[in-house]
Amino acid sequence: MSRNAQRAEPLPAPLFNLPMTLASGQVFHWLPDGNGFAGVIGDRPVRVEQQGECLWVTPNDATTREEVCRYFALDHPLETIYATFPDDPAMREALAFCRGLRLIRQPLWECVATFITSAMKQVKHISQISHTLRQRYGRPVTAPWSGQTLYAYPAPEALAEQASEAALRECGLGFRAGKLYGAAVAVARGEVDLQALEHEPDDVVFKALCRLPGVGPKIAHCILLFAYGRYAAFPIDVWIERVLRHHYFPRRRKALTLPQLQRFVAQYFGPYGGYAQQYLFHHARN
DNA sequence: ACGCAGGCACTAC
DNA sequence: GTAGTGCCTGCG
Repeated sequence: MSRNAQRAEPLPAPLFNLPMTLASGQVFHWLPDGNGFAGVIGDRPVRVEQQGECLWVTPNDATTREEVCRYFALDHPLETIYATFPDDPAMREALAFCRGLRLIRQPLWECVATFITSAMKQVKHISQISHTLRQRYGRPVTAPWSGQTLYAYPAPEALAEQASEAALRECGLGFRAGKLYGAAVAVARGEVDLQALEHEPDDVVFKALCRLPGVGPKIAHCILLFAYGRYAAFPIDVWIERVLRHHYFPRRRKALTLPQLQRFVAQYFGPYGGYAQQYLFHHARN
């Protein structure tokens, strides 16, 4: 295939639902742009638009296409993953509703920071905070298709050196300001090496992440799932907890504790429990 | 009987 | 959601 022919073509994206993937509470900075979405992957401005099983990417160079493919996990074998899901009514319904929803591969720090700011917040507010942080501390990049300025997520060093807990409060973080600032400082100092953790087993990564201020079990599992590609990780928030109790432990006298639920989901949902969780989560919220 | 581990509720952030 | 506080319970 000639270079020109390839550049003119959209990315094949069978069994993919872009709007649903972007609306499922994984990432919070993409903005609607015509019939597509505009955002930043790492520090690369990108516009994506889905038409059937095709994904139109702008700019459409080889590197960007590769980044988009990786970011949206177009290589995940969804049918194979679905085959590992337990066969029960709740899971069947969620799967029917969410087909094509993919687990995005997020940059490490961006994921850590975003989820620290997400504690007890609505999607709308998380999104607003993300944009404010980007505008004030992130690197500006120009979108080649429109000339508009977009912003990369601020690096931990940028927050540690240019911001302060007080300054972050001004971004609408509330009590999360101290947590995010503390985490940025810890990562900037190398007290927690996010990159190096990629080679460690799940439990080691989990414990290391929990050392960061503002990161507890739920957020650590989100980071494991959305940034480290540990698909057995199963974040349990109030929505999922409700789903689990309702569908798997109906009218049970004494409620199960979080650790008990965590043990249950680990063995019941298996190696792609995180995928199952995301489907149950998104379905429950819609 | 006394005391420390850890399970659990409560609350400020 | 996280994290620090304080009380209750159980085993030794």
